[in-house]
Amino acid sequence: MNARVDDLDRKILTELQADASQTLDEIASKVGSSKTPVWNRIRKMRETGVIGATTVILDPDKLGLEACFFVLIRTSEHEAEWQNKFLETLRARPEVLEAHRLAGEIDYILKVQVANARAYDDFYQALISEVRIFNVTALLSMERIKHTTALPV
Amino acid sequence: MNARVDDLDRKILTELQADASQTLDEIASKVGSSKTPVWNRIRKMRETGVIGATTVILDPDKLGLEACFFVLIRTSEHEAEWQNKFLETLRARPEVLEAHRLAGEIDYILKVQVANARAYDDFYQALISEVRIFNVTALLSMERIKHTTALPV
DNA sequence: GCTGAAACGTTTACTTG
DNA sequence: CAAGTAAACGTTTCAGC
Repeated sequence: MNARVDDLDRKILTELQADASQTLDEIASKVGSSKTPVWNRIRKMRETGVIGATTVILDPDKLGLEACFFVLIRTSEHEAEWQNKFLETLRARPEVLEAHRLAGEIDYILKVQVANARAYDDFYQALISEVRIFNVTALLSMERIKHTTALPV
Repeated sequence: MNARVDDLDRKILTELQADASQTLDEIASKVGSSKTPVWNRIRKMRETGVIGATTVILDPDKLGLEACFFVLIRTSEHEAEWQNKFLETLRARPEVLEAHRLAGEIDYILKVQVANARAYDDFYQALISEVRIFNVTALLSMERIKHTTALPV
């Protein structure tokens, strides 16, 4: 399930990740090609799913979402029913930006972006009232040192 | 530093986060307004930095980046010089997608996206050879349950 | 601050080298 | 497989309300 992507494709992806609002002509000249081949490659990568959504990056602070928590979760439940309920809860909560099931002692990690500690506690209370959780550790971010959506292509 | 954003602005942001390649007409009709006011609001939000870069979301699996690690770091060093070196190292490494300085016992958390465990180890060895680190725990993601760049506006 | 329309630029598809 | 081209479409600006 690993798409064939050549060197020119990678250059195009780098440009799109840096700024997807560039015109085809700009991208073409930066990657050393011309409009038509660049356009065809982008279309193909969209079709194969290498390129997904085009989106816009917002500033959380300017929108009053000043608190970012990483939440480490251990649970004693490992049944399918419990897991489904847990996943549904996470997917339904827009403040959960990321959720991963982990290998090892800690079962899940969440990234939660909220207005303040109070808003995090509201989320936390809602979560533990919906699903049984054994142990939760919340790590509060003091400073976002680096933040990128750009994969190393 | 908290921008004034009204209800119509929030609707526009929701649309842009969902799909920034929509035309102004599409966005305008979805949010119940028309082209010009939507365009003026988008421009203002770009100027004030509420809206940042337009980008494209790539599929890490399709690009062969199949391993995602969350790295918990404790250090005994808290001098400015050490910290600068550490930050520079992280910023220079494209596999580090996210890095936060934390409150509490754990000093830093990183999100690292690489091809495989071997590539993670290369990163880890490079990191500890460049800066003194007291304790590192790597959490390997088995499954990405949720992943969004969309903030809850 | 909105509407509508006109000017301008970009995308897309197709034809040709 | 690339370049050129032209029609379709989208964006941006501006005058009038």
